[in-house]
Amino acid sequence: MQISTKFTIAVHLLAAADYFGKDQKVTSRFLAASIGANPVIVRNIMIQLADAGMIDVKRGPGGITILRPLSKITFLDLYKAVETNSREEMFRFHENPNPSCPVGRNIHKALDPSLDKIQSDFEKDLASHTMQEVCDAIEKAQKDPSGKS
Amino acid sequence: MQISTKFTIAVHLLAAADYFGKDQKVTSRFLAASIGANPVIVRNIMIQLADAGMIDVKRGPGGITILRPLSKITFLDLYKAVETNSREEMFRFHENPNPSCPVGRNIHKALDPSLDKIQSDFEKDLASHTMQEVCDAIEKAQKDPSGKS
DNA sequence: TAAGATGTAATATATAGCGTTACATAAAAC
DNA sequence: GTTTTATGTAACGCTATATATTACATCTTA
Repeated sequence: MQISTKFTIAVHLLAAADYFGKDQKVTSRFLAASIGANPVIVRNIMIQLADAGMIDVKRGPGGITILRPLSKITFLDLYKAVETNSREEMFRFHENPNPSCPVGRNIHKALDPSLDKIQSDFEKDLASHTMQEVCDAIEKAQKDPSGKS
Repeated sequence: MQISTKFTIAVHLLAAADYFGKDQKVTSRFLAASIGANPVIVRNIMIQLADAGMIDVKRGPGGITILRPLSKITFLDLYKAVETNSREEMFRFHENPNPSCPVGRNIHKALDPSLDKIQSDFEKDLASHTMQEVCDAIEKAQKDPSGKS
């Protein structure tokens, strides 16, 4: 089980848009250079973040604008906006437990509540982190480069 | 991000081994019939659980034996035994952030602590559930079929 | 030695992630 | 209104993973 790079790319994208947005035009090519990924990858993520109402994407002149305060953009928002299977269950269940077996007949009833709880706890955890903390950490690391890269 | 069916199959496998183990020989074919999956799939999971020290698998006569009390087999144990990428990071990070960009240079330092915390919280959550609760729930559902399947 | 089960290799299919090229489309700027 | 600049998007290609299946080697008991 892994979360795709789209998630960290989305974080990077927003952090860069916040960091550079006041001074310069933030385009997919600019972002792709900072992120180290293909501009098309970046554009697709831009679309997903725009669909989720987090950013505005301009076509002609290019450039994106963040529409929400950073403290109101949680990791859960990004996860749901960007991750392919975020609308489905976190745990995939084998599809054909045998209904004529006492275990097969009851395994769903016995397992589902626990799995649902684990998933909802995970999502709560994601929701407790915001872009604000990431951008603050970047500013801090930039001013105080104590831990060399 | 999804956890493969191997996880729920492993739970089902152990639950069935516990339920039927006293009365009959629990073989891969028997388990495959209850689970509704191919015997080879089941055998491969049996191997992984045996490697993790949870069950003993006999070759000639066939059949498996659970080696640990159910209350000492957590979902985290199963997850680590069975899930392909369980030893790696939960969040995949884009690999080439630009070191000559202030954001690219510091994104790891800014993000990693949060991601590590989310992952370790998730694992703690997995560790808080055990096979005991699953087997208890199956026994209960079997005796009291109030919610029909 | 025969039987029954596991161990394991080889193969097949479907899906997802990531990358790349190419081109259509929109909007600003001159 | 044409040019420029970016975005929108389709079309491939490659790799990895999940799941299933067939076939056969191997082990162990009876």
